[in-house]
Amino acid sequence: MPELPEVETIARGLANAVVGKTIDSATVLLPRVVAPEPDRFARELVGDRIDAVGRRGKFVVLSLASRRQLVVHLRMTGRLIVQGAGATIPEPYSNVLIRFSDGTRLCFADVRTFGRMRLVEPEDPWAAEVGIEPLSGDFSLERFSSLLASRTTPVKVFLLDQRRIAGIGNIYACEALWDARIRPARPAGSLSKPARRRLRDSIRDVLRRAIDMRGTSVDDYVDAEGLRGGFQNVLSVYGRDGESCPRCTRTIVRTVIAQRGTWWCRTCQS
DNA sequence: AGGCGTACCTGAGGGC
DNA sequence: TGCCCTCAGGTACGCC
Repeated sequence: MPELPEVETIARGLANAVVGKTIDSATVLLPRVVAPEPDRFARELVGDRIDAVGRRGKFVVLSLASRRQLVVHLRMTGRLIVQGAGATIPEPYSNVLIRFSDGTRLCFADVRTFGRMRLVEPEDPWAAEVGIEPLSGDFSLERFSSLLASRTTPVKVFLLDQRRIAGIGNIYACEALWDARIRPARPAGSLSKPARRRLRDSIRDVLRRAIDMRGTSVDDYVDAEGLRGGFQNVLSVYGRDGESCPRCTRTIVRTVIAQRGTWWCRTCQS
């Protein structure tokens, strides 16, 4: 489900809703989605306080007063939903419930149960393997070029590799490649300098515009308040096979690259 | 090292 | 109506 813009939107909503709140209790309804093991997970959280909520790649990071972090990956269909004190029924498919001392609660829900929630110690280097943040100042043309150098994998597969650049998923990979007029199957290392510059700029532009519109709700994505995003209304190619390319009017196609649906224009992406 | 296929899950939607 | 197939915003793992 969520890629960088959706995770950013969720994190901002959560920051508004839960920062400063103290955890009264935690209930694990599906043991395999948490770490450490459920009893310890629940016990350790009690009495701790949410100090901040942020994002790293596609991870939502809740920083606790104990300096530990609650690190959440939503995978395909995970949701983090805050409910008011009056709520009686948890968000459907809830796997973890975290209750706060003011009566509100945070539901970690996931139909497909791929999402994970991990309580990590202050010194845990979990983010070391996560790639560069594409919206940070570090994501320069030079840095992007060195990451791409000599890679033979299709540039679209490269964009999805979270160890290189963090936060891009299938929707924004397709959209950024279309915006930069680059064919998704091109070997990553084969891009000219102008193409690399276009792609870097397109990645940043597409992600920023999507954040401004609170993400893309193709199917079931909602933010922490349960609200849908708006970027699905302005997608150029994703999911639009058979429709007309917004730039050249030729027909958008869907092909498969690395087992993932890939939408692009054969005419203006080369 | 890196690239590829498969596994993990449930539900929605299309074809027949 | 219902059955069967494919597909889905993601990553981890094992194999070559």
